Amino acid sequence: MWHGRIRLMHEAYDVHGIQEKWLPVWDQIEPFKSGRPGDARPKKYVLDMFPYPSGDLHMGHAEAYALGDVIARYWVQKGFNVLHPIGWDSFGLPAENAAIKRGIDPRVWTYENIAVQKASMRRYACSFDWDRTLHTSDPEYYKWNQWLFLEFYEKGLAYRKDSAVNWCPNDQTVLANEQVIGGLCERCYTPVTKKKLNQWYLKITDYADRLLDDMNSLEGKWPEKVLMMQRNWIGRSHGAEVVFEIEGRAEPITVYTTRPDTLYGATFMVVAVDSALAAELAAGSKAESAFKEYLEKTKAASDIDRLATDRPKSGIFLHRHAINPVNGEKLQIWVSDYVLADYGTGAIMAVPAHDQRDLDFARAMGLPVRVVVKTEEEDAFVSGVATAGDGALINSGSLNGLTKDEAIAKIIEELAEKQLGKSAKNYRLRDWLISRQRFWGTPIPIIHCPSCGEVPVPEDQLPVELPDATGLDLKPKGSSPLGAADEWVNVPCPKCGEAAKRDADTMDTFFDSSWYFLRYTSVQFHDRAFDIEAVKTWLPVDQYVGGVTHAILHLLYSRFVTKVLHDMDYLEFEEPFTRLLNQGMVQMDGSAMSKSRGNVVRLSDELATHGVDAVRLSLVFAGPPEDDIDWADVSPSGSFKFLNRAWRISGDVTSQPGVDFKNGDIALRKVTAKSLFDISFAVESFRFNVAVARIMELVNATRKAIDTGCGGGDPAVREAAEAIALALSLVAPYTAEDMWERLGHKPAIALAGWPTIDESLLGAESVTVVLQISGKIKDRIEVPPNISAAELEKLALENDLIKREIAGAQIKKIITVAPKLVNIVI
RNA sequence: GCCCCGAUAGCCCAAUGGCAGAGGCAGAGGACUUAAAAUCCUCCCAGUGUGGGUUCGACCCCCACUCGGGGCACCA
Repeated sequence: MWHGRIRLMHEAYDVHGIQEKWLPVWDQIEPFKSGRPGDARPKKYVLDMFPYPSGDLHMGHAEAYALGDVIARYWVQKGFNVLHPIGWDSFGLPAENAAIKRGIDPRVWTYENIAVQKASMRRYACSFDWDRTLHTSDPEYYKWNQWLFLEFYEKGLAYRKDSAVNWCPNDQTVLANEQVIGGLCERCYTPVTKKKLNQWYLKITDYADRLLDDMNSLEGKWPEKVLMMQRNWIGRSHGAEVVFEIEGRAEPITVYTTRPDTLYGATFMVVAVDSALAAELAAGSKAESAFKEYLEKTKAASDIDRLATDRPKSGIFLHRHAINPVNGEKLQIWVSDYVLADYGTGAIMAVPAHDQRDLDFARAMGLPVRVVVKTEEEDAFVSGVATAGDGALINSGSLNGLTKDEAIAKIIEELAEKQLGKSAKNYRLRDWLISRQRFWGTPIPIIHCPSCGEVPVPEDQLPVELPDATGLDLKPKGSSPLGAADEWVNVPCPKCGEAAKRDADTMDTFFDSSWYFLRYTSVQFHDRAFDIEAVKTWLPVDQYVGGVTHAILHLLYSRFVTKVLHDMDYLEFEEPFTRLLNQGMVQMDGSAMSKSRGNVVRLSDELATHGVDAVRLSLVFAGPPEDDIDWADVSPSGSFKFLNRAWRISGDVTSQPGVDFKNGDIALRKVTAKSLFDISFAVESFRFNVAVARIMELVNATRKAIDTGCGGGDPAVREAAEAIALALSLVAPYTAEDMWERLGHKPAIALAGWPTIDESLLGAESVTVVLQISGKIKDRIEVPPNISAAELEKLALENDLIKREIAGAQIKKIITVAPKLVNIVI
C-alpha cells in the first residue's frame, strides 16, 4: 500500500523536473548539429527570422520558434540533415537609444541581451544548431557587409546622390521609403520631414523587373498576401513617354503617361513644384516670385499633409506653354504638389476628362476639359467624376473610333515614327537609401579624399571597425556620431596618402539581414563572406518562417541581394527562400500586447506556471499558424492536462521494446497507422493545429485500449505509445523524451526516426456508403472499400428502405460514387 | 476610394463538391476519495453571416450584399 503510493508519487508527470533532466543530456548529444562530415542524409534548410536582442524573448518569439521547430524537427525525424540555425540581428537603433538613456556602451547592452535570449531559447528547447550562431554586430560579420557593399560599389550598384530624403526629427536619421508608414517613422511614429542630403543608395530599381517577374515562381509557396504586397510595392506600370516642345526653350519636355490614347484630351501640363525643371521654367518668368512662395509652402508641409487624399488642389501657372505634338495646341504649364518630382519625369500631361486628379485640378483652376473617350458615364466636367472606362475614341484625329487598347497601340506607333514618343515602363519602387547617421551599425567602407574623391577601403583593410563608444556623444544631432571620433575618422587616403576622412555614416540594418542566411552555412569560414561550396549544399532556404511585418522590407532586400550575388557568379539560384510561412501575432483580449494597454502576458511567467511543453503546445494548437492567436482563447492548463494524459500512457505499456507489433490488436494498429499518416500530411501542409488534434485522438484511442480494450500488454499499445511520443517530439520535446525513456529507449527521441506506416493497415475493411433519394439521405450501408460502382448500385436498389421509397416512382437518374454514396433521383 | 483575406456550437477551431463535428476550452452530471486535488466516464449545444445561382448533391464553386481584419492610397 505505502510502496504503491510512493511509487505513484514518483511517477507523477513532473513538468519542471523533466526540463532539468533532459536539457543537459541534449547538450551532450547535440541532436541538431548539421553538416557533420560524411552525413549522407538529404538536406533541408529551415530558417527562422533572427531576433533583435531587445530584452528577453516574448510570446511572439515563442510562437514563431515553436512553429519553426515543428517543421525542423519533423524533417529530422523524416531522416533529413536539417540546417536550423539562429543568430541575432544585433545592430540598430534600440541598442543605441538604450545606451544613451543608461549611459552605457551599446555593445554591452546588446551582448547582455543576447545572452539572456540565448539562455531562454535553450530552455525553450529550440532545435537550433548552436555551432552556427552569428551576430550582425560582430566585426567578423560586418566585415562581410563592408565587402558586399564594395562589391556593389564596383558594379555601379552603390552610388551617392543629393536628394530630399525622408528624415525623422526624433531619431535624427534618414529613413528608407519602406520605413515611412503613412508619413510617420515606423519606429517612433514621429511625422517624417524632408531633408536635402548626400546619401548612399543601392540600385534596386535596376532589378525591379526581375523582382516582380520572378515572383511567379513563388506562387503557391509564399503567402498570396506577401506576393501581393511586393507587387504593389514595386508598382510597375506600362505606358508611353511623349515629347512636348516648349515655347522659348530649346529642349523639349518628356512626360510619362499610362494613357497615351488620351493625348488629344490633354488640356494643360503640370510640373512637380519641387523639381529642377520647375525652377528652371519659372526662372525669369513673371510667375517667378509666386512660384518661389508656393515652393516654400510646399516644403514646409509635412508628408502627412501631402498624403491627405481630400486635400484641395493647389498650383501656380508659370505663364509658359507646351505644344501638343499631335494637334499643335498650346497648353498652359502649371506647377503643383500633386505631381511627384521623383516619379516618371516629374512632369505630366493633364487629361482632366479621364483622370480624377487632373479633373480636380482643372475644376479648381478653371482649365478646359475635353472628352476623348466616349463612355456610358456622365460628362466628367458636369459630374466632377473623371471617366476611366473603355469606349470609342472621339475628338482624336486618326484614333477616332478605336478602343482604348487599339488607340494606345496606334498612337505609340505614330509617335515613334516621328520620334516624338515611345512605349515605356515606370515603377513605384525607388532606389534603396542605406546611409544612416547613427553609431550602432556597419561603417560604410569609403574614404573621402580631397584629391581622389570617393576611395573604397582596400579589402585587406576590412573590417573598418567601430571605434570605442566611450567618450563619444551618441545623442542624435543630425550627423553621425562617428564624425566626432577624430582618431577614427581622420585617415590617409589609400590612393594618394593625403589626409582624408572616413565616411561617418553607418548602413541601414536591413543590409545586414539581407544576406545572413548565406553566412549561417559558413560561420567558421574566415576567408570569404561565405563558402561557395557550403552555400551550394544548403541553399536556397527550403522553409523560411517569420512575421508578416517583414513582407516588403526584409524579403524584398534579401531577394535583391541574392539576385545581385547571382549575377556576380557567387550563387547559382536567384530566389533565396523557396517556401515562406508567416505566423500570426499573439494578442491578448483582441488587441496586440503592449505595455500601454497593460495586457502583456509574460512568456517567462507562463513557462514557470505551465512548463515549456504546455506553452509550445498551446501556441501550436491554437489555430492555423498564419492566424493571430488570442492568449485569452487558449488554455495552457488544458495543454498541460493533455501532456500529462499522454505521458501516463508510457507508464501503462507493459510489453518490452522491440516487440513485434504485427501481433498487436488490429483495431488500435489501424488507428495508429491512420494517425501517423494524417499527422504527416497535416504537418507538411502547415496545419499543425490539426496534427495536434490527431495526436489527441490517438491518445484517446490508446487510453481506451488500455483501460477497456486489449490492455497495456498488447504490442499495439506499445506501437501507439511510441507513435504518440514521436509525434509529440515535434511540439513537446521534454515530455516526448521522457516518454521515450519510460518506453525503454535511449535518447534522443529527436533522432529516433519517423515510424514507417504499414500501408495495409490504412485500408478499411468496410466503409459506410450513404444512400440518397434526390439528394436526401435515407440509409447507410457497410460495403467493402474496393466495391465497384455497378455492385454498389445493385446493393442500393436492393435496399429495403430504398425499395420502399422508390416504389412506383420513375427513376430519372442514378449517381454512384464508389465507395461513398448512391443518389437515386426520382 | 481601390485591392486582398475571412465569417461553422457559448468560445478557439476541423470538415480540399458527397453523413456538418475531428480535437480542444468553457458548462452540466456521475465514478473514485474520509475529503479535496488529480484521474476516468457520460452529456449538453449550431445546420455553416445574408440573398440569389450552378449541381443529383454546396461550409466548399459563381454573383450581389452585410460585418470583421489587413494592404495601398495624389506613382499620371
